[in-house]
Amino acid sequence: MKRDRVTLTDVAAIARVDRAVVSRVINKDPTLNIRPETRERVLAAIEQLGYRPNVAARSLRTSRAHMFGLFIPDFANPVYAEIIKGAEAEAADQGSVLVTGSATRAGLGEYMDRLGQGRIDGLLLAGAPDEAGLAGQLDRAGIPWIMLNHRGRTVRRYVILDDERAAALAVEHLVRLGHRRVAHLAGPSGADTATRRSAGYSAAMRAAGLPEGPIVAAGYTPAGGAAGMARLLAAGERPTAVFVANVASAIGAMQAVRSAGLEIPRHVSIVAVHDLDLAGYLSPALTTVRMPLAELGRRGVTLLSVLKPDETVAEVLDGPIELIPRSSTAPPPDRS
Amino acid sequence: MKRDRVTLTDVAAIARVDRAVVSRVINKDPTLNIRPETRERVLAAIEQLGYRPNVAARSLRTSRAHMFGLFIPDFANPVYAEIIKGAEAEAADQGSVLVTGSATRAGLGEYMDRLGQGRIDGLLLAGAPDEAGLAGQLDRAGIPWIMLNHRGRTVRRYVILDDERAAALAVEHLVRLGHRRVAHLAGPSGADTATRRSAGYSAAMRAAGLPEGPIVAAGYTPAGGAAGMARLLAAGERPTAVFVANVASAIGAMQAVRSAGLEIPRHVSIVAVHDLDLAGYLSPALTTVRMPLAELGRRGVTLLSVLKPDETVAEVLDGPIELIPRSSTAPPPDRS
DNA sequence: TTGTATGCGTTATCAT
DNA sequence: ATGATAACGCATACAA
Repeated sequence: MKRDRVTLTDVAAIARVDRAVVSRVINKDPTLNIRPETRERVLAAIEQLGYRPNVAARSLRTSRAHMFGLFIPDFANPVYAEIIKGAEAEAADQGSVLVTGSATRAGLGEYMDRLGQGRIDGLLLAGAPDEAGLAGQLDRAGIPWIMLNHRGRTVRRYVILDDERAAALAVEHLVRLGHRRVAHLAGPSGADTATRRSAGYSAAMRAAGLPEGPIVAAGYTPAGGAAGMARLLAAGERPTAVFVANVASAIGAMQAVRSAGLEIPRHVSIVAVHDLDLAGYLSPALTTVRMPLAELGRRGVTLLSVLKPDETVAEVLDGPIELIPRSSTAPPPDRS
Repeated sequence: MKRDRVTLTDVAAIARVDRAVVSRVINKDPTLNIRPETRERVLAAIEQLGYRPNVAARSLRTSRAHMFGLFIPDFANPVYAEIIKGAEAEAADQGSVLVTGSATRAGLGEYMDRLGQGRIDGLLLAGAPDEAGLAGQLDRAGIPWIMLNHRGRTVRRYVILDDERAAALAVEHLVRLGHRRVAHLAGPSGADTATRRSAGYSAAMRAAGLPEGPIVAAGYTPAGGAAGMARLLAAGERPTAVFVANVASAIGAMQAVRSAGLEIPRHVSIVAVHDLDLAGYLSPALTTVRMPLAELGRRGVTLLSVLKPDETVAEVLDGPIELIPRSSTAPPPDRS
């Protein structure tokens, strides 16, 4: 078993050629004019030795890492799993690899330190990392970066999803079923996605000629959803349907409905954003709006590799958004 | 804004010192005898320029990447999310970073090609990648590797969890509640974890002096769990409790119970392996056995960095395993 | 059609 | 207590 790693020089020796030739064969240099026979010898030698280029040397020479970074808040959140999948696929298409880090352990700053200089060609920031001094730090390091699913307050370097349209789809679904009192459990007031979903809700209600039902801030957690739904149910005129800002919150909301002795969807219909696997496993199965999360990740990597250093980007991803009807929505109880 | 990246030479120039000195200061070379005043100058220069070592150059020189790889089947599976968290934390403790790849897009072979040579110091293999020629390929590349949660058929290079004990905990919980007819929905016959959980079930039943209830292979999917549970319920003497090999399968099993017009836990108790967040959101909330998944990831990285090249490892991780009681288990219906 | 020379940024050995 | 130098493996401009 070969212990020493094989280098270009080894391959060149076996192929009776210079290292430069091997290098140009590997990199498919179009200006290389080589006779087929020689190329064969090179390829054979590569195969025989099982040669694979040393990325450190290559990267040092070309100052390209062929690696993209993706920083997320938490691996356990299935929303990010989808984004990762897309980003990984696009990176692979470019012959690059994706290194993902999470804020579970420490902040972005410490992560960047561990990464060092020159390890990645660009960084995707999903969720909402602490923005303070972020742009500066990354720019000083000369690393292209883009925020995913979150608009920066100061910098225009992001791609987001069309949350307004997603919210509209949800509301329209409820309206089509006959609901007229549609309430909204909103996400955390700080979150950019939450703001956009709420805006979409309001716009859709207006478009349908309906009065905005109560809007209650519920956060993105089951506990928040439960508390929010409890308030909604205690209100004077109980809504017959609720648009919830995300699935986690909807889970809590559903529990609150049950606790109140009511049934879903018989007394209250519920629809939430993001079509996670989990949604299908709840009982009743949760009606959701599917967002192109994988496409978001994919687009991020693409932009990273085509963007000029100082170019800005403020893009609303144009991907398929669709309503996935399940068992948590139905026509309202007729009490007329 | 500085555009050119700053190198050791720049720092040395500002500090009026040689590059070698800066390097040794950074790496805390104990043999370096430097006067405090000089060290201060160096540190100040580093700070002033915002210098960060170039990993490519360093890695080329030292042939250490300060990066570990983790290959998993799918990011969407929360089990791997936990493993990733642990592995990332341990890597961080070592000043390294973790690059995770998934089989979503392609196999391990193609992933290794994209990784190239010298990018990682070691590779963790979670789940069960195609084992054919795997060991050979990695060994030839000189990359230390370890399988996580899966015993290799031929090679002894793995760390697994104590699935037998987990199964025993689950069964003991049911027996303590008074159940005597405890069935088992097993995982896929090929999966190593499934085998161990089944063995644990059998041993625990024997230890309790109870006859092995029916054992049905159900796979690790909701569909499999539903089908398996349907068979269990159709059998002559219906079990009062079922130990299910994983949560996904349990979800299907729960649906099958409801479809049969029965209630959980009134007619059938259910307990499954792995305490995923999801378990708490089901209704009824699922009783589970928590396994130290994060510890598994952490241990993997540790072993990777201490193992000698040709050393083998066959370890059952000694971490906390505990039963998390929720609402899916209760005493059996008394029909005596 | 193929070979030569140089430098990427760092670490480590040896001088001074 | 600090400086000079070589080498890691590769890509590329240029020479032959």
